[in-house]
Amino acid sequence: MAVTIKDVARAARVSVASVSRALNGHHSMTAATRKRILAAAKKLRYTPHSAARTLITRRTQTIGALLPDLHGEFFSELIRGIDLAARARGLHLLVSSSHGDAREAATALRAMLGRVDGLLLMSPHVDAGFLRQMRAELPMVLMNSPVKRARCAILNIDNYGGAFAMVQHLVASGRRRIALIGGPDGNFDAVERLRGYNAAMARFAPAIPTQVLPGDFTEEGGYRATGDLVANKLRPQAVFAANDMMAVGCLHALREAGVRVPEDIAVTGFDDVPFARLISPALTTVRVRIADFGAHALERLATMIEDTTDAAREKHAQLLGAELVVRQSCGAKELLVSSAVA
Amino acid sequence: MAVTIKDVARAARVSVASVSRALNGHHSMTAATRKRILAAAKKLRYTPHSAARTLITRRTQTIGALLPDLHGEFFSELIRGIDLAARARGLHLLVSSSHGDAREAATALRAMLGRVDGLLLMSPHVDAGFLRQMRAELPMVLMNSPVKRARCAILNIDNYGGAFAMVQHLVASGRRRIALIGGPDGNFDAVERLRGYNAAMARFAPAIPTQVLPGDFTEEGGYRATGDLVANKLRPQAVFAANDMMAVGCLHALREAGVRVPEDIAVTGFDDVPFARLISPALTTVRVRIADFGAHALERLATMIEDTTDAAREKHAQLLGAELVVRQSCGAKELLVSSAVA
DNA sequence: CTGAAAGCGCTTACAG
DNA sequence: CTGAAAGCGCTTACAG
Repeated sequence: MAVTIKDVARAARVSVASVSRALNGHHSMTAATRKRILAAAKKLRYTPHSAARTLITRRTQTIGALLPDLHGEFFSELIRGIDLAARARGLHLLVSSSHGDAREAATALRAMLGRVDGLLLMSPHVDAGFLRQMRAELPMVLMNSPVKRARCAILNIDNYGGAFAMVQHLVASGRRRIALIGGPDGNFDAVERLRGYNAAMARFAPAIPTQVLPGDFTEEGGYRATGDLVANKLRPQAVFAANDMMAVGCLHALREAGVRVPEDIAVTGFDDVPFARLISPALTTVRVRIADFGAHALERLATMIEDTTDAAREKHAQLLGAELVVRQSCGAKELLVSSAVA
Repeated sequence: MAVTIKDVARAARVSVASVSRALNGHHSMTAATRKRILAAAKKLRYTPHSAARTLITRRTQTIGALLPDLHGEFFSELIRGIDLAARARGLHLLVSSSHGDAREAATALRAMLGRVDGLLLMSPHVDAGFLRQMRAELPMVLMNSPVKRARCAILNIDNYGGAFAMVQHLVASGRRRIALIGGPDGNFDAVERLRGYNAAMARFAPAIPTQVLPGDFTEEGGYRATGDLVANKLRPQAVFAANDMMAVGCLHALREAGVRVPEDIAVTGFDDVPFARLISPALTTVRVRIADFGAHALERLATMIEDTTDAAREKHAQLLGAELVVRQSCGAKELLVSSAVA
């Protein structure tokens, strides 16, 4: 990192201003000088000092991603998608993950200020109040956030549409009494999936009462909820677990109770985690294209950064599609249906 | 970001030099001035401009992580561990993942130069030649790398010890004819696991010939290898798949062939991916503490950055322990054994 | 087309 | 203990 723009200028016998212009592709210069400068830069293996450039251009060429403490596959896919899209645009990626509470998230966010040109924000702690307090002038994209009408863009997964499609599918394959094992209170994904379930039930099985069991997104929670179901002989024709882990717990409980899946009852999940197709019976579930989700969010942020005017009207919320993945656990023929496309 | 050190100086009626000293905790100043300065900074919500600071201190307070295209759980755990350790030290984390080839990795690395104080490098493309070409003066920690005697620190997972412990366990529980389904050619993890298998067989079952089947770390590969085994009636007492995915394929193939696990044959894996305990029979495997691996690597890098002299003698390779996780698929009683500790 | 100069926001010897 | 000044490496009006 010892070679600076001065060295290049000296080698090419021009001013540093000309070196800067040549390297940044300004056109007002003779082809000969430009060539000489570029050659000198190459020969000296010159790399501009990014801090110096940032200091004057006010651009870091870096975007920040503030992420919650996510479980495996989802998190890695998300970063992969973001990273791919960022690299394609020549942007760097500063990440910060696992924030237990709002204070930690705020600290992490503040630490990023000045180091990034924009922010991808995904955190259960990021709500309207949080954002108001931050009052950062930075372009931001909220991912999977419950916040409405924020001053920044929002990109959500279509949890509602995915759950809706699942219920529709179950009804179409002959199951009308469908119970839902819900997610944790206040969890945005859980709330949206519940909304989708309720809406689809009202639409496709209006005569049937809905049946919602409390859950918490853990295997144990799915096991417990199903145990209650079996004990009370409230046997629905299908159990829709709001995520795959709970569906696994549900399957265990049913096996112990001697209830056959899918003959006696259908079981479905949400997420399509890697093991969903490995367990038996293979799990019917809803898949989210997570890498696309990340890439999409980055594209949107990049657009906001580049074009302030365009960004202004981009501030409505967008949804990213989820698709039904039909396997053995629901007893229907396999097929794959998109719920929506962003 | 509009408020600068000048504004604080003006508000506190001192020079910018004094503001800088107060904020950086220099001691040569009266408590009164310091207090006045700190109060002014707080009131104005002053945050030092990191680029300006970097330009002069030559420190970015950021470390870079160059990672391969990893599968889910491993990658996310790794980043989680790195991020946690980095945050504890007030360091930022710049990540770049999924590099298909050596050229992409080189480009990514070069792009990070000047933006980071040190580098965590984990990539199948990072070999001795690659490093020589880079000749970066940056502190680096190679993670899970086959490179020997590099000028930088190396931190590896104890694949050898884990595989060794697995074979030892199988022999101890009465299985002597143990076949290994290997990983892809040239894969460092695979090579080390094979070494561990060979060494343990030589040690604990010296009279028994080793039996290594080609594999590729995919479920399909495990299925194929096991198919050959069954077709040729070369029935060992145990199959040790070099990763969990292949063990899953192996279990499928055995089920199809009507071979019972663990009664007729033991099956074990490596990695302890989340579904390992969910399939049936639950898989005996080797677990690696991935988050610790990441945190450890970061600590080591931070030490190198802070203390150049100490770093010099830290350059030997270190191993991070793997532990045996015994479940149903090997037919032994459950227990958990550490293979080694870093 | 090209250069001299100012300035981005900081830190740090150097004086006093 | 405190300040004036130089300088980190770049970019960009402003002249010519």
